[in-house]
Amino acid sequence: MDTALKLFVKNGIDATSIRAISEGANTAEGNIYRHFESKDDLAREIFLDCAKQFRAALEETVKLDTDPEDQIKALVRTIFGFSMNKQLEFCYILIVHHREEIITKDILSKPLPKDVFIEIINNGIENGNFRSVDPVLAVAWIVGMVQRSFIFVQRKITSLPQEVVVEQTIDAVMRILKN
Amino acid sequence: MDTALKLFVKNGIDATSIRAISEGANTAEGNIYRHFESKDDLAREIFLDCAKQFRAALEETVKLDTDPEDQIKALVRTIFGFSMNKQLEFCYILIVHHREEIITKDILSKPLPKDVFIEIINNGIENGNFRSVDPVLAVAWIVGMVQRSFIFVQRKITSLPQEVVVEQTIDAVMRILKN
Amino acid sequence: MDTALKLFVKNGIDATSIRAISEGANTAEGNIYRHFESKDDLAREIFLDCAKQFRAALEETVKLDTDPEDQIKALVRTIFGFSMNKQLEFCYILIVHHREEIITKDILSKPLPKDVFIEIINNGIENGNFRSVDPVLAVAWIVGMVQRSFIFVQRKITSLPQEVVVEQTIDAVMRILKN
Amino acid sequence: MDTALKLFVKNGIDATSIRAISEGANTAEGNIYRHFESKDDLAREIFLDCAKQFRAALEETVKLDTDPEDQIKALVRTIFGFSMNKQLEFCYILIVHHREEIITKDILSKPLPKDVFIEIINNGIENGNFRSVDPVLAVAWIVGMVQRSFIFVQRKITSLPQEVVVEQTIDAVMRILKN
DNA sequence: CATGAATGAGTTTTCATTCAT
DNA sequence: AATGAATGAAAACTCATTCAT
Repeated sequence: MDTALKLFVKNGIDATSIRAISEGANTAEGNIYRHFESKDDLAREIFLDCAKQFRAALEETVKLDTDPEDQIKALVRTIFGFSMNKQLEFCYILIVHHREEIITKDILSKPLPKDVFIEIINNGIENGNFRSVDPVLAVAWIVGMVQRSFIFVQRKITSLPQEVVVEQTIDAVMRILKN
Repeated sequence: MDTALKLFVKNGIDATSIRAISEGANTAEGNIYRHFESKDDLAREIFLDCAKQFRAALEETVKLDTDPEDQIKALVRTIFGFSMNKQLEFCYILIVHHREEIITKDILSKPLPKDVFIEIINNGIENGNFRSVDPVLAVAWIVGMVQRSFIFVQRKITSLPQEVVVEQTIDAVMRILKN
Repeated sequence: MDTALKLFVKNGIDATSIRAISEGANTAEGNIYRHFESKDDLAREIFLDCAKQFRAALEETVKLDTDPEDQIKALVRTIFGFSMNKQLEFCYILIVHHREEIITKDILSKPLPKDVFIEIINNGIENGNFRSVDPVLAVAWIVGMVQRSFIFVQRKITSLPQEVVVEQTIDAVMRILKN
Repeated sequence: MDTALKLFVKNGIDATSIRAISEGANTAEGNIYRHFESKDDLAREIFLDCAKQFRAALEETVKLDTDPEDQIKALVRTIFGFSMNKQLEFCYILIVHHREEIITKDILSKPLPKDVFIEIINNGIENGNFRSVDPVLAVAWIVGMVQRSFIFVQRKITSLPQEVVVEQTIDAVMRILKN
């Protein structure tokens, strides 16, 4: 799974052959099929693993604060943190999450990270922390901002240091949410 | 190229065979190779075409205003408009723009859409329209917000009507840029 | 199809690889898939071809006589004739006709050779040519006798010349059918 | 062996993997190789077992009568009986008996069921019970009739009850053998 | 110019068999 | 004796690309 994750992110899933994975993992092609039903199944298991880690990080984060504003800030920080510490896992989630052959509908039936955000934003609006905004749309903005910022950092399109990007993005998110 | 665009967006480039394209276009496989050197070349030509349309729309927009604030607003409106009117083209750009076998470096050497934004934001900061913010980072935010909002609308994750999403997103962008 | 037929009969369908067929036919493996969807499809097309020939021979035969007794005799003679002149085709029909992955139900919905027999035997019983016997069962007997006799001749289990086997089998069939 | 027999008859030998057998038998793949040299060896042992049972039933039957006519009748009855009581074993014999990789020549050197028939028919001809007919050919007819009738019953091509089929087939056999 | 058959290398997948535990 | 992971050869099938017509 480690080797596959590495190759999937580097070259894309379609361009990664089972042979390449087996060679990278110092095992035989056939052996991969003892552990995974198919290439799609392997890709799915890796996703499940990555998603689990990501979700755990987010849930852990939410618990630490009670104030919606702090929660959102912490959440954004966590996502950036995850995207740097678990770069492969984060990229893989971005790559694979909309491929329906791999991420079947039953898998996506679980509550998604965006649902965590929505709940907090709703709380924040009720408590008067945030202005009245469509929470779903707000999540779209936040997720988009974070994701794109991460890509700009990763591809060195901006030369700003990581921490500055994080802090500024958090600031920008707050400008959007607060009155 | 029309057929290929349709299939590339629907099933992905790798999962689309030359055969499928030729059948969809009511022509023979060999004939495609008369017009394009390879499948990658076909994908590239389609990208060039889509990118040209997109760029033209953006450039057209910028000319109409001189005030940076109005320009940014118009730009966001244009991107949303393009994403709805030219959905296939917009999706295709998103799908293909980071695939290096297809979008070779010489292609990306031309000024990109984001450069249009950067220039305007720089102007805006100089003129005191916008707060002092890293323009590259700001573009990352704006592009991310717009792109993600478009996806949320397209996949019906939000039920807000298109125009509301556009206006609210423009408002949010302004909150980020202005003091 | 000729090569495949030869190899299927000689070694069995499962033990015949597409590669072996392509080599025997002096073509490339991939080319076989241009003409047939799958190995099963190839096997099916060959069956359809063989069955068509067999059916044509039987139908031709039935037309030549009107007397049920003569018709049955001619039919048996035809089957033996077909089994010798079109040995591969006949063997292939025997090999493949009960493999459901290949001979799908819709194929078998057409009237089968046994139906030709049943009709004639029914006629014969009505006209008083044959004793009162269950026609379906009678066909089972006749088909079984002919098929097994053919195998005994082919595998040289009996040393009787072909024509003697035919005539004696016809005689035996008549003993079963007539009073 | 039980599991293998079941799967071999149901799906065919080639389409049955050692893995499927081991799973069906609640044991490990490797363990099968502790008891059988190879898959072919397993198939052979099963055949030997089935053939032994079949032969025993036939030999038992022959002993009970001395009159050739009664012996043939009893034999046919026994085959039908075996085919119903030991359906898997009977089908397996039909499936495998002509596969030379499995049923090697040394195995077939033992006297075969058909030899039992031949001897009795020869006796019957000498004693004047049967008309003068080639005994080998007669066996071909009888075996073919019985086998095909069994198939017609098993596949429900005829709706006649089993006992009627048996009695009528015996009657038909007698018509062939007697003057 | 257009066609589509042909090529052949590459892909996913299967499976009998081996072997360390 | 039993297990089941590992092997590797071979199978079915795909497809970008070529080329004779």
